[in-house]
Amino acid sequence: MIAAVVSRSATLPQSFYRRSATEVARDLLGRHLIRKIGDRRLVLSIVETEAYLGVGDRASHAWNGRRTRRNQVLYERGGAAYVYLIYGMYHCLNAVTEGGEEGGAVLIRAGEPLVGLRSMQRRRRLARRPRAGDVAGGPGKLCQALDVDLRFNGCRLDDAALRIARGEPAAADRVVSAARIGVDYAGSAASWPLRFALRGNPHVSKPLPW
DNA sequence: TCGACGATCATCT
DNA sequence: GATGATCGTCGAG
Repeated sequence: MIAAVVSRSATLPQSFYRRSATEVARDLLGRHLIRKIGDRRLVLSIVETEAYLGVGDRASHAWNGRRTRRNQVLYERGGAAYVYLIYGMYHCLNAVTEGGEEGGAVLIRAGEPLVGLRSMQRRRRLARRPRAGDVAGGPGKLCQALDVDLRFNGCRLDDAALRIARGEPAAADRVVSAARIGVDYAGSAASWPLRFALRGNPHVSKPLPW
């Protein structure tokens, strides 16, 4: 029993991320995102992700090889966190993938609270009985619940303060895919089925087509 | 329950 | 000067 718990909390190695963004996006479902604040621990099970393929993906911040101060982390080796501010008030957390040339990353869009629910509710300024998805059902909500902001940009995801652990990896038949959210500007790339979620999970950011 | 809308600012052009 | 990988609120039905 203890061995099982240890196994679930074992940090994913950096090699986990040195694969295509699409592979990593699927494989991150069911993994545990663990945030340590002081001696408190917050744990989410990842239930929704999106792959951004990098230089060849119009929806990606690395589209066409663009390099800016904001996105430079995308060109580091896989395994780092890419965090950016969106709409002036929310943050988005990504895992950088592959080896550093491609600019690929995986946006962590939603999580199911496992440990520290009350603390997350407080950070989200929620009432006593939140509905599924209120706490971390969206990239901005997730970062707010876990107190993730620009401080973590460039940090590796095996850091004590923010890491991703083995968790309960999802079986292939429990994973559904759909077009990504909020990338209408990206032409044909907008319809690529690079959004992944656990089938039927109520904590996702927006309903899936099935 | 749903669609429209505006907040707000680091970063980019 | 413009923009955005979002979210909460508000009004209509």
